[in-house]
Amino acid sequence: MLQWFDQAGRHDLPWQHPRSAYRVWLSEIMLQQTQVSTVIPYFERFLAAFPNLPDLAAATPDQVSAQWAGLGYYARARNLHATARICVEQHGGDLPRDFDALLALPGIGRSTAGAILAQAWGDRFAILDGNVKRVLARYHGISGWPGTPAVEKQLWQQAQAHLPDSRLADYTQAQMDFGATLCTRARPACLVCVLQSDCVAFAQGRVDELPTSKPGKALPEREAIMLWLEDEQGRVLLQRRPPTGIWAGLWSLPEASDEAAARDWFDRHISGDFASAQALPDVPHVFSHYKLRIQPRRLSGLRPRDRVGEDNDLQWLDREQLRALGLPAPIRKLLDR
DNA sequence: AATCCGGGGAT
DNA sequence: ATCCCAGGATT
Repeated sequence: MLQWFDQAGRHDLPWQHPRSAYRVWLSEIMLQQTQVSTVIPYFERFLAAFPNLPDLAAATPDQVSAQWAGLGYYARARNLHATARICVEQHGGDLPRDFDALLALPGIGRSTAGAILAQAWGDRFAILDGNVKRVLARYHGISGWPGTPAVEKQLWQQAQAHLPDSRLADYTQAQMDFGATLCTRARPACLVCVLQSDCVAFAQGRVDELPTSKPGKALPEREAIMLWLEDEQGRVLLQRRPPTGIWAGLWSLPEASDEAAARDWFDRHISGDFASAQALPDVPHVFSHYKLRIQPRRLSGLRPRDRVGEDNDLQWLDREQLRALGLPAPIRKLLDR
């Protein structure tokens, strides 16, 4: 990791030159849940307004607030200011070089305390931010959403276990750079990754599914039967959906809420034997407000009843016409198989 | 264990 | 539109 960092890490971030506890602390607070590119201009303006910790402590809440405006999570600014004043009163005007003392300050948790000690002083403490969580979850093949205590505990354990004996500031920065630029959330650069040979997720082909994403609210589940009906020329029967509701006005496969309704619809529109329909594997689809389990039924070599040809909302279409159409994604996916 | 805080980037 | 981001505090 250190070797990779020397060659490919970020060495020119504003808080790296010069490196001081105050600047590291300020950057760590600003970077909580906020991306580097967003923070940089705020960091520079803030530092110009309050060059050192006593300056910040002496400022009014309004002055601090003015510098923070636009960054979000405004409790961070209030805590920052409060911490500056505590440091002036209790720690001689600087941040304490002590884990528990840092942890006791408002706005500083376990990861930020570790980051300050490692970056400012080279002390041997682990961090666990979004980058480190992602790298460790993949490297060790740790499943489960990192927001749960059990998973977070494992990740902290690994973060602690990997700590080197020297170059802690560089190592800390290396992990974050690694996660931010190489082991990224989407499309990580596994092919050039120096950890590839030992990465469990890579070996198991699970890179894309780790770390496990946050579980969304449980969506209600509905099911629908969709009829994939082909005539003797291989044309597919499509039905225009009602003007309101899901996929309003789009062409889709004829749909029924259950098996009986499907048979009933089939017998009214098609001449053929519905009992010989082939059940294809379910196609799951997620909307914003519910999950739909599509149960496809396929029949081919059908002969349409006369009425079908006259119905404006019901049409037999060949492959080429289908491609030009604009089907709902799961329907297109189903027909493309 | 869940929820809140928040603007913004990436997809 | 959705997920996530150098998390921590509160409930």
